[in-house]
Amino acid sequence: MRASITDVAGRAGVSTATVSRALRGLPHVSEATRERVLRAAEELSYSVSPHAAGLASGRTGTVGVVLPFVNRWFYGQVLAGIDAVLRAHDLDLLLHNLGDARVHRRFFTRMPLRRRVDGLIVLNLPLSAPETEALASMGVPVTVLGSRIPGFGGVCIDNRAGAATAVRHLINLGHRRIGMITGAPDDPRGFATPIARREAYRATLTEAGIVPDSELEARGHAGIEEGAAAMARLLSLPDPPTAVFAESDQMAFGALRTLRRMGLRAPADVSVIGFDDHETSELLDLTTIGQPVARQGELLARQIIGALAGRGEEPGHTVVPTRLVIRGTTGPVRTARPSSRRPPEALTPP
Amino acid sequence: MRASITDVAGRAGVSTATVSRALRGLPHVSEATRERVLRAAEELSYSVSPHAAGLASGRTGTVGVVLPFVNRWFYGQVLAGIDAVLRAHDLDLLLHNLGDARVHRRFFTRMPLRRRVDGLIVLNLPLSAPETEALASMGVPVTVLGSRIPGFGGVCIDNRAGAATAVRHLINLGHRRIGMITGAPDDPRGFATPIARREAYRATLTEAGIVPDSELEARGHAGIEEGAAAMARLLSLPDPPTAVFAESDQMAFGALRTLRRMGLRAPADVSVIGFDDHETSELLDLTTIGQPVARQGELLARQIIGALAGRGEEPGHTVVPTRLVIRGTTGPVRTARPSSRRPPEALTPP
DNA sequence: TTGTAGGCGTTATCAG
DNA sequence: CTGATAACGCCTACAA
Repeated sequence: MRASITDVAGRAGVSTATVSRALRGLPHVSEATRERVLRAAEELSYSVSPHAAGLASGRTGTVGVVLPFVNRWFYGQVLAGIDAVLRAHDLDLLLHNLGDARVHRRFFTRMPLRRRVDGLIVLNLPLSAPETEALASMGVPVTVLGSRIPGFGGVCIDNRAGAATAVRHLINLGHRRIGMITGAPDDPRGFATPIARREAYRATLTEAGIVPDSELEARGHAGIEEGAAAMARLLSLPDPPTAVFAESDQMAFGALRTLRRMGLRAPADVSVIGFDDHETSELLDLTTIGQPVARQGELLARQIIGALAGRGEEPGHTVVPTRLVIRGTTGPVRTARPSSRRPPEALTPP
Repeated sequence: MRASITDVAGRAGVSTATVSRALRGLPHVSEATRERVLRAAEELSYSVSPHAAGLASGRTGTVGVVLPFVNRWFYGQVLAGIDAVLRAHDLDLLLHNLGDARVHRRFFTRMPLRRRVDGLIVLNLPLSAPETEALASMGVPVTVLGSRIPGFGGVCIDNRAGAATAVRHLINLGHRRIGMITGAPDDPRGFATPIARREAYRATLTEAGIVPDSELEARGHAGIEEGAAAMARLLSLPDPPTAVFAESDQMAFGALRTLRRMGLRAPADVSVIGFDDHETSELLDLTTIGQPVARQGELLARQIIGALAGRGEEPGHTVVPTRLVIRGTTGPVRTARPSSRRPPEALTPP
């Protein structure tokens, strides 16, 4: 059987209360006693039972992370950031992947993390009012990535600003016919990011005196394949765009693949800009809007830790900056503007 | 205050024991009683305290996952596989990232997961004898990815076979001067994968009557940058390789980047083959050795679940197959074999 | 089928 | 500075 606090107490010749204090580094324990306790614990290779400790103290030493995907670059980076900070504070990380909408619903009806965590980090999940309410009812600090919710801490980027910068970059290069490859702004769950980026796209065009053309918005779910298909659709238009803003780098990758397969090149034939600065983007020389991903994870974890230690102040909200990363897939619009019926030779590689 | 089992018992007019049984779906509870209990619990929005339950039962309902990186494609995929299976069995997933060697050491001296988990999944970590011992002493089923350890369950691919296939593919294409970009076979921790792949590389060359040339082994730590640097070194040799086997797709990406920057092309100038079938590999048209990554995660989780339910049989070990994925970066060796001093025109793009 | 009661291993509150 | 001791919330023989 595993040694318990009573065993340690016996061996050290003190009470269990003293063992508890000594082991947790609390004050009011003489150095000599502490020494003795530590040695006894060592000799018995004692370790506290998290359950017993949790039951008695009400704390769990665990932070929950809820996210929609574990197998995407973005979330891996965020997770790494969170993990680093949590680890430094000796907090465990309980991962809860919400995959599809069914699991998502189930999570909010059953609240499986209730009483399991001291704090909760929610990554990029759209939260309905009752869902927000449910989280709040857990009675632990909550911090969310990607949206601003009263009562919760938060970290996000300014999607509108980032998308606007992307589109403006294209406009500055002389493009007027600018398409967008958009993720799933129509997903019933209502993810905020696709919506914000698309709206900024439209608004920026309008500001520049360009009338948004809904034909130039190609939709698909996030993913390389979907990005590729979307680009194919854009290119098949009678008057295709000369530049394309993809909602994410992943979708931009697909777009680039389509271009290459059709014998076209970026930016010679079509300029392409993405969003995220994915690790592969540099490799593909993709112009994009960069955001500090792991950093956001760190900030989220820090907020939770602050709230845990904190004096119940209203949780803060941090907006982290994005930046335009100019690489090789965007360039000036062709000076010889193609007619609406693009000459066939433009479709073959130079 | 949160409702406890006593409250539910009171409201349902039964004892706490009955509540416990009813809620866990145990037999020997009349349908009527169960109904009543369920309703009472619902009305009080009761949820069991995992701590109290754990303390009393000794079970945690949690499986620990220990891994060296969270922010790499490979581990994200594995994690997704694990998560799917665990979730289906209502088990929580406690993530423990071991990052650098310091954290790694600390983990094994303090055993922070002791008593926190019902089972443990270890991903690709090299385990010394005492470390293995320490894990075994946790008294829960352990399953490891990437190595075979007596007493533990395991899942792995045949790295030697995979690497041999890669090298043989190059040999079949007529290459004789074949380089390898290798990860960190010299890491003091002794990761198994790099070692196995490098040894298979050498052995396969030897079998084909080619004498391995240590000059053709370029080392670096895993990563795109390192792969790029390694390729640069290979190309600067007086007699550079005509084909290169990269330990991982990531490193192969770096290699491709170097080629492109130097105005060379694969496979026209140098053939490149990787290992993993990373999601980006298709995009880059990289020939590679594919392995079912998420699948391995599922298998690991299933092993743990089997052990949890199991009758203490010796845990099994599963080897999953790899396969050669031929894409566009490998091709026949140039028939006009370049002299050891490669003509400068070959260095400019066609 | 249901109830009783002891115990799980700590923490925290009081005294001393 | 240290020691009793009452929670903490649930599970599980055992008894009824």
